[in-house]
Amino acid sequence: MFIVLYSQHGFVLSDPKNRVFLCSFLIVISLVCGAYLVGNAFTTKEYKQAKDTFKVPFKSEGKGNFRTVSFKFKAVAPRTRLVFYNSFYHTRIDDYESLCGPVLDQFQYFLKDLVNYDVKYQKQLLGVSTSEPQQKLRPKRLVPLSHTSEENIVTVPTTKGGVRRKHHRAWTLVEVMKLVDGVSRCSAGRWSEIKLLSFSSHSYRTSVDLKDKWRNLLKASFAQAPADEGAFRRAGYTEASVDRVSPAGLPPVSVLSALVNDEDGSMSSLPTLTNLALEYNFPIVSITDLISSVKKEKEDMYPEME
DNA sequence: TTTAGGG
DNA sequence: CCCTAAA
Repeated sequence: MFIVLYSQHGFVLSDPKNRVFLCSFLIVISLVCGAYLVGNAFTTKEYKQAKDTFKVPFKSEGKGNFRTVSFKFKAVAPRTRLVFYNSFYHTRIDDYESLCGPVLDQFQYFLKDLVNYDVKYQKQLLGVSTSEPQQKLRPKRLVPLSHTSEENIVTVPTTKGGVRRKHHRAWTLVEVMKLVDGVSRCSAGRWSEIKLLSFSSHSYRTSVDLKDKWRNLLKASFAQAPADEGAFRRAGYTEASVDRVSPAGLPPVSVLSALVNDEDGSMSSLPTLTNLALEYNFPIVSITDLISSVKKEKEDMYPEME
């Protein structure tokens, strides 16, 4: 069975002994639904252990490439949840309901000790198979987590030693689009208003949920940009125009046009444009301004990142 | 009650 | 997603 990964998908592992496991999976990022995909799948353990993540950088060539991945983790709780998360959705242009994403397949986990044992065992016995260890070594299949309702409540230990219930419901693409639409007409911050306008039918999404999701989307939009010089690899007009709308949570689409002179069709000079701006009272922004403004936004969001 | 932020 | 200080 394979899983098309959009938003996130979790598995629950029960191990009262909190042992160390080795996990492996296959990730395919290809032409699912005919869309070009950028993979950003990673796994994480539940909640406060979210720092313990395992990223799988993978860029699709649209040719059905895949790679296998394995990593080690410790079942720190009797119930450990493994989550595969992908923050970037893709849809068919002609069908917004069709979600596209990285494909996970052949997901399995082994008890680490048994894996080591397996290597030694096979080296020593050169393929002489005994059914006994093979039996132990058979990888376990994890039970997929229901995305829909009550089963998705997990108890989380608090710092004070108590427990609380964490109810999880994955955001659908449609919901994300409604959110983006709501923010674009009401502006961010007016969450209760957006809730009323766009989410009155979704009883489980509170205004606070909308706020949280928007914060995450914003963070994801920054994370998507290359680390070095930001998205302004060339400081080009095309890059600049697109990278202005992405942080706003809008699709990376913009209209780029040039002002030309009546006489010969040549591009208007800056002095000409400045006069025009003064006459009609519109602002002029340079690409340099855009770069520094984006840098400032990043600094405001991530003060620790220089 | 609603928001903004930290957890 | 939860919790809570502030407004």
